[in-house]
Amino acid sequence: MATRRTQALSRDRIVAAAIELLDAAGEGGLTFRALSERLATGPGAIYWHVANKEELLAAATDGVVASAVGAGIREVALGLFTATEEHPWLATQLALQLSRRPWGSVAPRIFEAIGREVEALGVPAGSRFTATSALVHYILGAAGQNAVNTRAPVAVGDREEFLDGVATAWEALDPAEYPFTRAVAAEVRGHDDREQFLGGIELVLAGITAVHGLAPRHPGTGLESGRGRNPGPRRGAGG
Amino acid sequence: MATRRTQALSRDRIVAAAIELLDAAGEGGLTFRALSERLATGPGAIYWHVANKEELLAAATDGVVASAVGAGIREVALGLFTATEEHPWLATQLALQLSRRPWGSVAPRIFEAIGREVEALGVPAGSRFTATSALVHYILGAAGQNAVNTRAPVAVGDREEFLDGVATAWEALDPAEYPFTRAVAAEVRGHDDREQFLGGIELVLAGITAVHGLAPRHPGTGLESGRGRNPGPRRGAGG
DNA sequence: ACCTGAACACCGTTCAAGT
DNA sequence: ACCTGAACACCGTTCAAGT
Repeated sequence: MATRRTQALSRDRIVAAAIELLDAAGEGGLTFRALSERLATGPGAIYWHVANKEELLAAATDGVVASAVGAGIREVALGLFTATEEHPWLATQLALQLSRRPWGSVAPRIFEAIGREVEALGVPAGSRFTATSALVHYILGAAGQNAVNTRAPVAVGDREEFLDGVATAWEALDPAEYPFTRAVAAEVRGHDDREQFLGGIELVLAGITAVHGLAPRHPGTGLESGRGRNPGPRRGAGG
Repeated sequence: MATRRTQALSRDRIVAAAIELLDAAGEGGLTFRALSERLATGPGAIYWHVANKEELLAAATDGVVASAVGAGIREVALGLFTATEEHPWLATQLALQLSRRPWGSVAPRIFEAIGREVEALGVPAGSRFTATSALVHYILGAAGQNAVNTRAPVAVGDREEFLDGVATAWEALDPAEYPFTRAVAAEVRGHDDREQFLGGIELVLAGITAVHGLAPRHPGTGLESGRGRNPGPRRGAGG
């Protein structure tokens, strides 16, 4: 596994190695010493290609996001969701990069993909920013929750154990103070993260279409369709 | 304000000092050495009351959240939002605590307040977990975005400058690849974070009521002034 | 231009020793 | 029980010196 120094050092090779280290050992596993050992060089050499650790983490995050994000809104969302499963450290970094470096390439990439879909949905121009932001915020918040443990990669069994631990802790809460949380605690145990995540997306989309009197689009993602009330004033779906 | 050692060390005093350090100098400002200096003791003494830095950050986060969270859904959301303005480090910590320590007291506190409101809204029992999670995820994602810079406290002028920088960066993006992001870039500049945040909450709530065929509830919280009572009538879709 | 690796100024955490 | 503070095993980052 020790890489031979057949190639010269490059930013791309450094970022790739950083992603490998993060995947293998979590955020704590990425150090300049471990990185330089893996690249068969000294810690100082990395600084020729990368300004500092913050930039390195930004580049690693962007690298994963770039290859994970698809075209439509559900592809973007699911892509990010799946990516946080494969790279548990990504969730924290997503939140960090988006809030600390919105001028970077991660934020526009996500924003653009979601925004186009919002536009295609027929949301009027003046409301697109708010609607897109709401979706992006939901996706980021949910992706963040999806990261079970950013210290180390998690096996499937660990995940079940983790959820069981959460459910048990919630069930042990004070009944007087936490009636609701106790009531839903059992649902934590077996719930499907992906399904719940997609359900949330449909909820936000339903809100966007309802508020603007648009015809709800339904992708057939397994969520029961909202029947009943007709949502507000009709307005041409637009061209 | 160097604290004289009039009182004995205690967990509460340590956590309070940690919050002060975080507020004053951001996440980087909280070190056991700086903390022990402020408390007029040695770094080792802190470990008698607190297991490690992770637990200290969890306690600091919980302390702020506990005093920020109100009763209703909009009080909870606005409370968290305002708290992240006053304590910029909180946004990152919220995301971290919720994803890494959902068995802690931060997660149930937020979950409970939102969940009760979802219940009161008339959402059927089987859908409450999903609806509550969607709201919590949105709130956390949005609160995370609200943290402009977790390194140091931000003045009002800095915030405008920051938003202007983001807008400028977005306007400089490739027109072929980022048409949507470029189109909304100008809106970044002057936008009201709080208004946009509350608008997102209404969007998600509208989705929840629409999907379940419930009558949308009127918010009753003024969007323009955070603390003022007596909201004006809202535009948009009505029943 | 690119890389080396020792050195600097820090960290979180521990622990024998004190009161 | 509670506190002290030196010591340990690390960090990210720098920089004179090499190629």
